[in-house]
Amino acid sequence: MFSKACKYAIRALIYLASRSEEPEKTGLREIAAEIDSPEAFTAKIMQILSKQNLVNSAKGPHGGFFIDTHAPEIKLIDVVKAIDGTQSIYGCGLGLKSCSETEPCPIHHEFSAIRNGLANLLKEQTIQQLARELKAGKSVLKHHLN
Amino acid sequence: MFSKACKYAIRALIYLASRSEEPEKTGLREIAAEIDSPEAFTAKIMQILSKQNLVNSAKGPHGGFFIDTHAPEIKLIDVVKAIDGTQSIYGCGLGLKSCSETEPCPIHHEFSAIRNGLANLLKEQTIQQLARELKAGKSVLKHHLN
DNA sequence: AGTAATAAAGACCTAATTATCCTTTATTAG
DNA sequence: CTAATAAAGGATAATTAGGTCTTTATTACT
Ligand code: FES
Ligand code: FES
Repeated sequence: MFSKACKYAIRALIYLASRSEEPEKTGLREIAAEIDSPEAFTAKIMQILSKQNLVNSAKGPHGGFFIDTHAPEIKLIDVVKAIDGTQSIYGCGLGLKSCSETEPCPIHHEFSAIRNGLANLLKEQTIQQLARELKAGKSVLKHHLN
Repeated sequence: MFSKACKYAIRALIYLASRSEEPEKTGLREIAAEIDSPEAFTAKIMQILSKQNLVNSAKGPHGGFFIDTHAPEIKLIDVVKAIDGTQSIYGCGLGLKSCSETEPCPIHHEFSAIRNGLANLLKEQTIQQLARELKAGKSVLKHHLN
């Protein structure tokens, strides 16, 4: 569905948002530990998110990543587009060159309904909203099994 | 969503089914041409489908692939499972080790609804049914743009 | 000024997926 | 029996995704 990078990105952002009233920034190491992702790879992803202005960063001691609490909330679709591009959301389910209403693939009708449902979910849900539910203990960002 | 191999597999099977009242078998070359897929790669995929008994094959002159018209119709989910496995259908949308109702990821609730919709689609739709719509001119298996 | 902490950037590596090629085996027509 | 045909199978190449490492830039604290 989404690439691993994209999944890590969403988890990282939700974690960041979940502690964004803290004035302290959050370091890479902590993020990776809390979402159970490979540190160096997560760094790459954070770089992309930072360049796309989905997250802010500060170098140096006590530096780290943070989300601007005054900026508008981040929609999931913005994250997916930044990491995976649009093809994953709007492409044909059977791999035709494009999804087309006039030259539809055999599953177009049913599939596009589902895909639109997914796209709507991504447009409606925000990182911050999911972060609030996380803080309320309604969800988790990793499974510890050992 | 699905791997390329899986998309080719579904397209190939639909094409095969669409001409399965023809007693003649269909060669690899024709299949690949009709669904616009790389020939050798398609051969590999057909091998898998053949081993999983989703398709039959015959060697030699006038050989090729065919679908047993007396066997029960092939559900899309059987194809997806054969090529991509089950994780793509049942895994957590944010990449947690497993999708769990009791330890849900932040998007579990909304996402699993959509994923179940997709799973239902795959369970309900059959290759043969889609092939009939293809023959009725309601859909296409490739786009020619040149 | 000097040092430690931290993200940014780029080079690099590894694994999986996608794709091609070539040889072997089975089948059929003649 | 032979030649032609077509799938099966194995080896390998190319591409993409996933992941690591090293160096550089920036900042805070002494
Ligand atoms: S054409 Fe395949 S999903 Fe729309
Ligand atoms: S736990 Fe993530 S989708 Fe169910």
